Amino acid sequence: MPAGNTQFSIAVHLLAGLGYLAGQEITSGELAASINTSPSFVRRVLSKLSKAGLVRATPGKAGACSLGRRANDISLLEIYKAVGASQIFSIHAYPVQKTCPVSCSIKSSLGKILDKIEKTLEKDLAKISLAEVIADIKRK
Amino acid sequence: MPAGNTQFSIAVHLLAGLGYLAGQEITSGELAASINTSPSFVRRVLSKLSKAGLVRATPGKAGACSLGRRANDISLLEIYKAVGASQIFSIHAYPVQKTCPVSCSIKSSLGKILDKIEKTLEKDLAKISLAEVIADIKRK
DNA sequence: TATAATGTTACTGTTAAAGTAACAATATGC
DNA sequence: GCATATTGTTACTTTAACAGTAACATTATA
Repeated sequence: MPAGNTQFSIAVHLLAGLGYLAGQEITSGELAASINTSPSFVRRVLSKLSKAGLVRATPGKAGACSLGRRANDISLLEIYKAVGASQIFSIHAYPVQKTCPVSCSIKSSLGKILDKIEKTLEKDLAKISLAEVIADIKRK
Repeated sequence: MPAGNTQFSIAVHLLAGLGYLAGQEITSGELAASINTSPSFVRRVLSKLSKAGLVRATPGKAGACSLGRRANDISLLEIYKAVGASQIFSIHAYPVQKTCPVSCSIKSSLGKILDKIEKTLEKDLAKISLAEVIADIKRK
């Protein structure tokens, strides 16, 4: 269980599970058991998804979770953003050395390039819907 | 400072510096001063770049570093790989819950998709050369 | 009102990476 | 040859993000 964007893959897992049930409700405890982790952690991720509207959760006794929207209308990008995945590229934050032209402009020059690449990646993520993931799971 | 692919941006910074000098040699100590960090750290990154052939370093007294290849022939992807940047997406490694179909196939289903996206990103990185970064720096 | 769920917060442990220092290897020049 | 200044490597320390956990607040149901 290393570093990285594990939360993103967990979120997809959770949502795929919810989508698999096609509207049927399920509790965070059951989901946690399915993923093999603690209910607390699942709830924390679910909470983010809930705020993003991807999950509909009803509190109180007999509360439960279900997909907040049709799986067709949920893109991987939305999931990615919902869990607040960190930036792919991060630029070092050393203080600028004024006498060095590279030091002075590397941040803006490289940043511009990386932003564009990140945008492309987001566009790719936006193209893929949760429904595709679920379909692939059902295929097996 | 925090986590992330800082080494990648540092590597680009170093290489841009070397490219900016157009063949002129420079020591790791001077580079470190320019980046505002310790020579040790710079050397560790330089060492990786050197092994990848992106930097030519001569050891011994009066040793120094220079660009190993023309900036035009160095892509950001090479730099990215040279510093051994971690995978962008990582999938959670919980044990599979055999009774859950989602748990059983999420890893392969999602993995397939993310691999494809990562490939696209690499293709984008491959398109950009160090020379472009340097040109942008000189423009200012 | 008891209960069972979500939602939130705070705490702990673990891990990866930054940062540092020390040392080995190497070549130069006297 | 020997002192020296560099690269190259290794080991250690520190730091920060995140997984993981537990406890508690909130909410609605019966």
